[in-house]
Amino acid sequence: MFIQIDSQSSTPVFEQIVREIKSAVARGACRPGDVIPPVRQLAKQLLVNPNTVAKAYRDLERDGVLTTRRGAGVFVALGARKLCHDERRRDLHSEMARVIAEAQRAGMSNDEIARLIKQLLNVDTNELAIEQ
Amino acid sequence: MFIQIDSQSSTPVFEQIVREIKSAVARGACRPGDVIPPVRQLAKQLLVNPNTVAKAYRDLERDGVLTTRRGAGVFVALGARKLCHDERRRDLHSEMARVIAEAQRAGMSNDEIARLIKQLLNVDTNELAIEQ
Amino acid sequence: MFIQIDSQSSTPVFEQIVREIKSAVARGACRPGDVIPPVRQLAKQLLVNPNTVAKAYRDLERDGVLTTRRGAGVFVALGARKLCHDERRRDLHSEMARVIAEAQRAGMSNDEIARLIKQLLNVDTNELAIEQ
Amino acid sequence: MFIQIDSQSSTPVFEQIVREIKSAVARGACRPGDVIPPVRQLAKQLLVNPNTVAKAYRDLERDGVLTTRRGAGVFVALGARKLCHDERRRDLHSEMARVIAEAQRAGMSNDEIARLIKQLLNVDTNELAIEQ
DNA sequence: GTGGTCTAGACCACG
DNA sequence: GTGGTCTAGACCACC
Repeated sequence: MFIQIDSQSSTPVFEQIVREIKSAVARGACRPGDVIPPVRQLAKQLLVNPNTVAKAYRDLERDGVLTTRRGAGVFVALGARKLCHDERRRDLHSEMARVIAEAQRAGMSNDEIARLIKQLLNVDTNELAIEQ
Repeated sequence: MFIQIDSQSSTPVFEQIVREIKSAVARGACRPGDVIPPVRQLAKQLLVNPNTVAKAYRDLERDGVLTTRRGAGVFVALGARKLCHDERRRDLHSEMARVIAEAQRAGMSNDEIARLIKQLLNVDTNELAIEQ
Repeated sequence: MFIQIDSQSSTPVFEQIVREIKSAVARGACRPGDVIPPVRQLAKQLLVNPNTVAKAYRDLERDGVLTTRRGAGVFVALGARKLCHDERRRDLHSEMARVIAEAQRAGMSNDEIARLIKQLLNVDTNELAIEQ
Repeated sequence: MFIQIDSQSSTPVFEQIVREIKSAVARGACRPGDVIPPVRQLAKQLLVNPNTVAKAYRDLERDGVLTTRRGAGVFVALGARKLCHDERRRDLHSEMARVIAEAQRAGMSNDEIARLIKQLLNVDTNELAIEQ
């Protein structure tokens, strides 16, 4: 379970944890039925207050991503995979729409936007290639 | 000077004011040397406490967008246009890069991303066409 | 953290706090990573409204001297030492240049200025010697 | 009567006017008995509110630098030359002492300070030479 | 009239 | 507990 937290970011730590776990489930790094690290252990690992991790787990349970079995631990819920996958698609879609609308409002033509995106796609691909 | 504030939004009111004014300067609605509405007047107009507007103006002054002439009022600074314009470009660029990186991390291929973007561009164009 | 505030001074209290903290960082009394007293505590200590201290901290954060970790407190930023040190040198330099330019404009020869400075250096040294 | 005003400066405009006139009297550019430009004329020349100039003249009259003869205008007072000259010397002296004390408090040795001053004296001399 | 500073006190999110 | 935001209202300097 590799989770990256940026304590400087303006998005709350508990929200970062929620996102990271949802992302891990969405891409199959955590499968339904898998055990999730206990609150205290993850808190220690991330150098974060246990209450923060607990709040993240609570939110994830409310969203149906995790289930707690008393005495046994916290597990990835059964329908979680599809849930997270769909949610991420939805989020991506709306975020892209928002950014594009912003660019258009700022006066960029569709051609400019397309060109910029193409450029970014290549850059990112190269960076990924280097990382491999 | 038309400024829209959403008091329900989670982003602070004073930040919304900052953004709106930067946006107005970036698109040329306010030109360097122009007077900005006095703190109390804008506060009354937005149904907001004067201190909140003052905080926004203070931030804008620190960013070099506004300059205050004591007793006379607040004015758009000389280099403000370029400043705001560049900042907006930079923000747009980094936001796009972030969204694209997220999409790639989620397993979307470059082709899928490009197709989605093309689709969104058309949608937005049509919406704009309808609005006209 | 010893901070002296002169509530009679014409320079605003929050600016005095900013200066004092920058000075403490510059001379190494506060090191990067150190905790800064909480807003309310320092406010109580200085007999000042918490908002005033908060304003000072806000400015210091914008200047890169402090960083806030939500819910945890305020800390001296990593690059703060060099930042404050350099700024102080720069300020001193420009102030000296200004005073000397004024003296020359007032018709003092370089020799006169040099003699006066030498005299002042000795006076200050003696005063320091007495204090020890 | 050449007066330079910096409307951006943090020192009030009326104070800048006071200083400039005292400086002119101190260096003999205005001699006792000379007429000073009327409030409205100077205000127009400096692109400043007449009230601001009026306040400056009031302060200068209070300090014994100017005298108003009703219907005739404003004049440099008789003892003004010595007054301004002495005051400037006093100000220069105390400012130098303050700057030097600051430098010492910042940890600069007397040698360092002396070297820096020597350097600044040369720079300023050269700059003046270029301007001539 | 203008903005700047400060106080007092409230509410909220975060850890 | 921490800081962040906002309100209400006061006082001041400057123009």
